[in-house]
Amino acid sequence: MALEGSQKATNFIREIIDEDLRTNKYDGRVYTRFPPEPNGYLHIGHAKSICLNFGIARDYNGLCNLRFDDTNPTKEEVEYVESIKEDVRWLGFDWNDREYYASDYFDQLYEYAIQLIKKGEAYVCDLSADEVREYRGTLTEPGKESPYRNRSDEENLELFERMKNGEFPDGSRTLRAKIDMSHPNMNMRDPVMYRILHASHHRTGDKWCIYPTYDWAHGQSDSIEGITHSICTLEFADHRLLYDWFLDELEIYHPQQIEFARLELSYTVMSKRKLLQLVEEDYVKGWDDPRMPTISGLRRRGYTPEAIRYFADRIGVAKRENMIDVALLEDSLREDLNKRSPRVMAVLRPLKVVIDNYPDDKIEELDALNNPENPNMGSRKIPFSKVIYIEQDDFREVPPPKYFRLSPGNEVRLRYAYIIKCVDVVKDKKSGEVIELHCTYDPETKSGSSQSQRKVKGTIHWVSAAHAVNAEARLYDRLFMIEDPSGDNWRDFINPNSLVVLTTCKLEPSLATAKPQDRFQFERLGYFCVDYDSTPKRFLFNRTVTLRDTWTKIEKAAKS
RNA sequence: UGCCCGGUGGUGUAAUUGGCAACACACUUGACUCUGGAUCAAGGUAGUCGAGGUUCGAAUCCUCGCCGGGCAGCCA
Repeated sequence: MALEGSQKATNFIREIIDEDLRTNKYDGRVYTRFPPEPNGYLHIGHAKSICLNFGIARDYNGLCNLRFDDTNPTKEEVEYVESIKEDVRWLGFDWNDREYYASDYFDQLYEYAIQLIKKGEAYVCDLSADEVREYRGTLTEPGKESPYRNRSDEENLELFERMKNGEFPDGSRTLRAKIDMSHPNMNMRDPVMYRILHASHHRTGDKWCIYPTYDWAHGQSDSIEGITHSICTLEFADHRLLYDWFLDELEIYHPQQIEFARLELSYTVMSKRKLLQLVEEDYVKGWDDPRMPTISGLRRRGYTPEAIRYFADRIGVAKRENMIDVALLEDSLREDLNKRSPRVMAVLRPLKVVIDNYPDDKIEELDALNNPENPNMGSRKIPFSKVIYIEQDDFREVPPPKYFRLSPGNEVRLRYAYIIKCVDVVKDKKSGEVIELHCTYDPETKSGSSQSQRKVKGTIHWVSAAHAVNAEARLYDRLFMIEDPSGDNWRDFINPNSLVVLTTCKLEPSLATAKPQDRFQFERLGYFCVDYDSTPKRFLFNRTVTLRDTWTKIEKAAKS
């Protein structure tokens, strides 16, 4: 794929791996994992992590596991594991049979916990959640030791087993690591390893009523799988000390955790909580609404996996927080779509044009290139007749400076057809709105004919009225009006015009057979794809992204 | 106020690990064009958070500051 490999992507993580390879730290192995929690849909930020982890495995002849971090049955659901698998696969990555779950290791984790109890390094604590918080101390003050901290190993073993057997109610006890209540790193102040949760788990059912916490499960899962480089986001950096502590105390294989900065994208939100709120509060129509930064949303919008991977390569990986301009995402998309999309003519906001001097019943079949940049994509015929539609934007009764399109007395070229001249404007008597144009055409100027090489400034797209296919187009724009809508009042910045629906679009007839997810470039307008909900009766197109639009810039500049 | 992590143009990421700050996006201008697209060409924008120090030489090393972020879930 042309988009990939065009950038030699190196970063601090690859440098660490190079060094580990050089010193033979892991016998030449490179083994990563992508560990989503199945409690929501994947978004573009996860795509960065997926491309990082799977990309490293690919480039170093290593492996990357897909591992669901399913240690909290109260939040996780199978629906999410299915969507996650679909998204990772769609992005173009394959974990073969290495589909793992933290819950696969619950038995092993239980055994490990017993080992720690026997070493005197874990204990059953009867403090309530509130009490644990009080005893923990604050950022600046040390905590106090739990009164249950010095139980005998026998008592701990017995109580822990009874916890597992379901003899105690939720929240009544926990298993905690015995480390240091005055440690400057809060994670080391006797962190909870197990909590009691009488909840049934999507994989283990009712087998367990105690569940391991993230800190207790993650590192040991990495170890069991033989991961070499456990790559996670910055907020886990403080946990690395604990990650190392567990592995060292257990004296088991020790992977290394490396943290990088998560992706932030301008004009959108990335937190699962806010994404969920957008869905639940009906700002969007679902997780796969094309305005959502979710993988499923981008897919429905018409993004290609290649574009997303290319984007991931281009943004790099580092430890400083960053805010990537959506323009880079859109540029990555256009780069890909420009090469692969067949071009087609479609009129979004139709304006009727009658060509007065064109014979009433004549129909010509004109040749149009499917992609002028790639002759291999062939050509097609498009019908031309006396009555056509053009874009309302392509006519101005009073043309502004540098306006190259149609206006009274002025000429434009109809793409792949003739040069026409506007001779009359018909307006609605009440509203004064322009409802129809009368033009004449110059028969000497037919496209492809060598007779006339007459040039005009503008070329516009059109669709023959009698042959047009009706369609609905959904024009999407950024979801937020400001670059950084983080903060509590983020809802105030939701773009009210993030979706504009046009129901009277006219398409050239070749589009009649388009199927959901088919992608096209509507000439001069942008890239569009057929929506999943499209039916022959109600033909639906999503605008994936507009073409670069220098005219809008010129116009804006003129106004200011 | 404890601990951890960061600070290079408008935005990201680089800099052969101490050798005269590069690439991409964005922006501006022009060429070309039957897509105001694509393409091509040109251009502006940082002396690398600050102050000291080491050195022939510092974005890279040292010291002291300043600024931003994270951590007090039985969430991950």
